[in-house]
Amino acid sequence: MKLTSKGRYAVMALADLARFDNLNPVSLRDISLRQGISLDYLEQIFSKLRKKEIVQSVRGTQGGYILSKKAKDIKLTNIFDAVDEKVKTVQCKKESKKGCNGKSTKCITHNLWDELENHINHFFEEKNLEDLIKENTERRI
Amino acid sequence: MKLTSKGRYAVMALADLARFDNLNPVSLRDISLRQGISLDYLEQIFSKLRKKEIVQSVRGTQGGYILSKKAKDIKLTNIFDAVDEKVKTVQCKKESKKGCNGKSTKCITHNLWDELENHINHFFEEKNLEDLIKENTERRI
DNA sequence: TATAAACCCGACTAAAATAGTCAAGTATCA
DNA sequence: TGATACTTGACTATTTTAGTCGGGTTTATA
Ligand code: FES
Ligand code: FES
Repeated sequence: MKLTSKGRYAVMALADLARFDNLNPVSLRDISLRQGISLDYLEQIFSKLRKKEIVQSVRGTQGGYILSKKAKDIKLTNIFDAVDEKVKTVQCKKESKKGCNGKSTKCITHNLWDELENHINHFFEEKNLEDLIKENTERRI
Repeated sequence: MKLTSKGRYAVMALADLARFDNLNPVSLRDISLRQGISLDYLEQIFSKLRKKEIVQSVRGTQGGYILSKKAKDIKLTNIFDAVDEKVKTVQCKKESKKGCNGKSTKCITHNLWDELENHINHFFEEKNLEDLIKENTERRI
């Protein structure tokens, strides 16, 4: 059960952006350098973030990205959703009445995993970008 | 971020075992049939569970496995630990002072992921096998 | 005492997912 | 007009997962 780089990078990059976009757009090259993330990979990620309107792009020289909303209004849920980082604990299709074992009822652990999924998603629902950068600047990291 | 089959199967199989081991050991063949899990794969999983003393084996005809402890005393944490299903959210080595970006300080999201890890582990720490089968027999699944 | 049921063990492999890379563009500013 | 930076889609290498396979050993029971 692990977090993928895509999800981790998306949050890292946005946290970086939230900190530096006060005046000008921030280029991916800068983020790449500061956070140590491959530029090409960042481009893929930001393409998704833009489509979900989490960031806006500014093309041309001195271009880059800026947040579309206030940091406070960007929840981790939104970010993960944008980059398709899903929390998946059950094996069956949720809508279906069938179980993961192919039988006609849900398996004995189904409800457990469903609870787990809610538990995790709750965390993402509660945290937003502002929380994240606040915590960090307090600790001077 | 998803749960692997290994972890899911381990819990499924033990839940099955907890329900049926009242008198006699339960064979993996039975579990395999009831839960729809590959027999060979179950053997790998039970080998680990046995080494961590979650189950005991009974060899020979009519053999199988029984729980080593009461269902109540087997937490999900113990099960996941036994089969090496780890919750991994940070990318860096925790002990090291270095960050995941190769720099000398932890990255801006490190604390967040650490919190997340604790949040998830807390769930596994709270649930035990007995809870699991109770819930299910109540609902008559 | 032969047989079959079941555990035991290690090596191997196919498939899927992840984490990128690469190439060829377009927009904009100085 | 050059440099910077976003845009897009395809491609690929690596890693992880989820098994499979082939050989054991132990033990109840017919
Ligand atoms: S996880 Fe949904 S039925 Fe098993
Ligand atoms: S996850 Fe630990 S430093 Fe980035």
